[in-house]
Amino acid sequence: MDEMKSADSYLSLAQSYGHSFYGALRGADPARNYAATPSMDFNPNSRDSSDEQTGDEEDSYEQGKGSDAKLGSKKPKEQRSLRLSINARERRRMHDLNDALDGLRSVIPYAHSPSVRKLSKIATLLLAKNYILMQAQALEEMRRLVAYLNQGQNLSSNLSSSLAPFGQSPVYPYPGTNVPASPEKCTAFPGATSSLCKHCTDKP
DNA sequence: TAGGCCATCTGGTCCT
DNA sequence: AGGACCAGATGGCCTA
Repeated sequence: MDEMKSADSYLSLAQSYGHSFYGALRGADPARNYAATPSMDFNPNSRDSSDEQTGDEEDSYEQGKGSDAKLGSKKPKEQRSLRLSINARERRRMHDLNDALDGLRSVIPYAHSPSVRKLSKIATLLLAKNYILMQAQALEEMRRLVAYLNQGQNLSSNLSSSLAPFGQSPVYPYPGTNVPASPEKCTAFPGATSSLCKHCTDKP
């Protein structure tokens, strides 16, 4: 039952990455976002304009000492200019990557709040992966349920009236499992049914 | 203070 | 040749 394990692990990530996930009421760390190193004057509020003129003027790149193969045949000034350009491109690329991660964070369910620290990169990816697996499993459950209901409709009315309740039928969509029949909505994850959700099933 | 997380720089590699 | 992508190194910030 890898799927169930995945659904569980989706939720148990909160334990693995506890301080980053649902707790840590210490507030986001705005100063950290795209924070420039002391050697730079990168301005997080003006990303586009800053890309081509960060504080590399006094960065660690030593003029004339660059060993970059691409820079080897250029004059020191050109080398430095090219190096700055490459740095800016890489910075922009990483910012785009972080934007994408922010987009991912915005669509996976966890406590979005200014008072809760945002997910780390690795936590975001792991949570997203497990959320996808959980959603796929929920979809499969719904498909089975629909198939089950359709099958019931095709039977005669007296036969259908004698069908066991969902979850106790021999054709219950979870062969080999005894998942409780509770297709009601999950309170934590609206896309899922509560039988998939540890958050719900653990409730007293 | 150690460890986690992050942003940035850098050089290498691959692709167009 | 130039750009994209990647991984290693480095240093800063924050938390337990």
